[in-house]
Amino acid sequence: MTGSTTPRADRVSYVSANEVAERAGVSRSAVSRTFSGAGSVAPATRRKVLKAAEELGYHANLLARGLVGEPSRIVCLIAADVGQPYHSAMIDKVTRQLQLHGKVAMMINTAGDDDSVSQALRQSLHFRAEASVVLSGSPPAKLVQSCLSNGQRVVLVNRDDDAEGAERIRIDNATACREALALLRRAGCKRLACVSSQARTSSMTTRESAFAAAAAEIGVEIDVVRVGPTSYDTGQEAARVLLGRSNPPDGVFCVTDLLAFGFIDAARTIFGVEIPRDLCVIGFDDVPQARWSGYELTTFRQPMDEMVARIAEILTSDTSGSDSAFEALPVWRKTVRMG
Amino acid sequence: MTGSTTPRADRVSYVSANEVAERAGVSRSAVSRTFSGAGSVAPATRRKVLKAAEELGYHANLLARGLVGEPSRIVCLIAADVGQPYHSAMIDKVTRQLQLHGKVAMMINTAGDDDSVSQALRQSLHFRAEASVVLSGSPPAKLVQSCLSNGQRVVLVNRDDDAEGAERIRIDNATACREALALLRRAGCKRLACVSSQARTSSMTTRESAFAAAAAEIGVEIDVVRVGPTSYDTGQEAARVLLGRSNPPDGVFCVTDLLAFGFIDAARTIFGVEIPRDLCVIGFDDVPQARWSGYELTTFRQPMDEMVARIAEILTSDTSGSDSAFEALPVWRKTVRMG
DNA sequence: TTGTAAGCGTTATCAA
DNA sequence: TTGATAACGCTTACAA
Repeated sequence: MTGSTTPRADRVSYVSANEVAERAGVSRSAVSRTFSGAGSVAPATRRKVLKAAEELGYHANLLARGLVGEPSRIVCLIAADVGQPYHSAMIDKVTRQLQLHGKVAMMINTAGDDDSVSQALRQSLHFRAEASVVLSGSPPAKLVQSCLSNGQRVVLVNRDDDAEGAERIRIDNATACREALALLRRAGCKRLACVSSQARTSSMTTRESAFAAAAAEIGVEIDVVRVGPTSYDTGQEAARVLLGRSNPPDGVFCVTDLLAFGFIDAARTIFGVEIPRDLCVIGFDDVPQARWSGYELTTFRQPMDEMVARIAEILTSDTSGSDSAFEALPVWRKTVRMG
Repeated sequence: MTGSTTPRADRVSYVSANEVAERAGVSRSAVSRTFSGAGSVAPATRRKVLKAAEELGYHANLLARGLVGEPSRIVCLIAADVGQPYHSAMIDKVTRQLQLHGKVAMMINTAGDDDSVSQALRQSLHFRAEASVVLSGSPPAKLVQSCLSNGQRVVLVNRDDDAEGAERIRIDNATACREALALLRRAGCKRLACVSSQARTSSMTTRESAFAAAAAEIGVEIDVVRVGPTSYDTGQEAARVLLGRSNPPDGVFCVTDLLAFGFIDAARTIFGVEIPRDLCVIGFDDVPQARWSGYELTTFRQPMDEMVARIAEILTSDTSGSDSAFEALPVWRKTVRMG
């Protein structure tokens, strides 16, 4: 790295409504009224105020506005693994949707463990956020209560929590996973396996157990491998483990697209298997890469737009303890033979 | 979607330092001192305050604190295309780094056009952010001035701007792109092309022109194709155009990894070319997918950790108009033949 | 339609 | 070490 700097100009403080008022020759309240939209103000005064504000470079202080009791317009977004496709897609949509509703996202990047989620929720409280949207980790019920009792909205996305009074948004993993099994069976797969993650989030565990349960019902036994976190590398490692066996599976359900990509790549590169001829693979989430022609992954699509729309709805409505479930729909691409 | 809700409990307002003081039997100032860390407070008082705060569920109001002149701890992050690998990786690192320094990111998702960047910067002003970090779009110099003159830091990441007084972080695209050309030549490529994007951001244009200039210097002519935005699909379309010609290129520089992925997939799927035997491809950014074994893309790595560290340094230092350039280093993988 | 004045939850200053 | 008191920038009765 190369660089250059020059000494910094002195910090100047923001211009206040008072100064604008003075310059415009009106009262502070007139300024307030022009910018907040409440109350009435004569067109002439309004013009004077606007002119003065422009000249002075005035920007209303939302912090102060929030202090008086107005909603802060801040919504806290609590997420981990922001770099991963699923999370970043979600964040993209949520932030946009919030802005559409005149709110702004305060993003807190947690490590995913419950302690940092607690910290995040505390930040949310400190900044008097109107709401907290939890995309990762599972916050302690007590802290959620604290947010709730302070008038915050708390939206839990795909988390399994006992937090009373929080709003829940989740996709119906169980149904989708049963369907995954059916898809593989219909494709004629005999030896089934499930590639999961060591991360014990509710999505991971319910997907894996629903798949296993569905298999048990029809009397077939499946392997479940968990060799690392929810990542591409873990998918690869799982392929090494499963396909290295004397009796490798011919149908694999990966609880996440990312795992599936790793699995597919290792299967092709290391074991030379052809997909879907020798091996069928199903993923989950339908991240953008799933449609790349290097994969064309058959997977399940989370109706993200609808979920995000529902979040916005919750934030602007007046209910509590709502519970919305969304269906994940299969996206047929090319990693499973047609039945 | 299915759902259920119950009517919502009444909004209760936050507990204030006053209430804590009352319950603890001390003054408001004692409470302030306990939580702000400034001034001295007797251990016994401190205990009483902490106890009362705990019982009441007190959370210091950072909005009010910011009002008195304390830094707001808010840093505005202005980005577009948050779902794309490069951007999300950056956001992941920046948010984490900010939190390490006790700050919090307010994320503004812009459409990338200058008007929404202006809006974003205005938000930043409204919330009295300590700084704005611009990852997308190019803000009007005048607005940057406004931020600056209000005591904000403005950090421009990989943007080409005339904004006086802002801090600049950029990678040296030109050098890397000359090297990309050298790599392809050394691999024996004769017919060279550059796949770029219709997005005219400074990164896109300088990468493309530096590559072209380097080629011109040694007297070789190159094709430049721009058939869409910076996306996977555009990469595919570029492959259709370039490889469909009677005299297709055998060495291609894609100004972005995402373009390269699309290009590679289309080259393999549609034209059946083998990489790197028939065709060498180079990308730029080294996003996580570049190391996936389906691609193993030779590309240039932006030293993101160092760039982000530099951002943090800027936010906590006291200079203005600094300009830091970082080198992008080649990452040899398998889409270019060894020379 | 306008201005005056009170109040929001902090921190900083100053006396005690 | 403590507690009053005065800001900070805004909104909102209430009065003019």
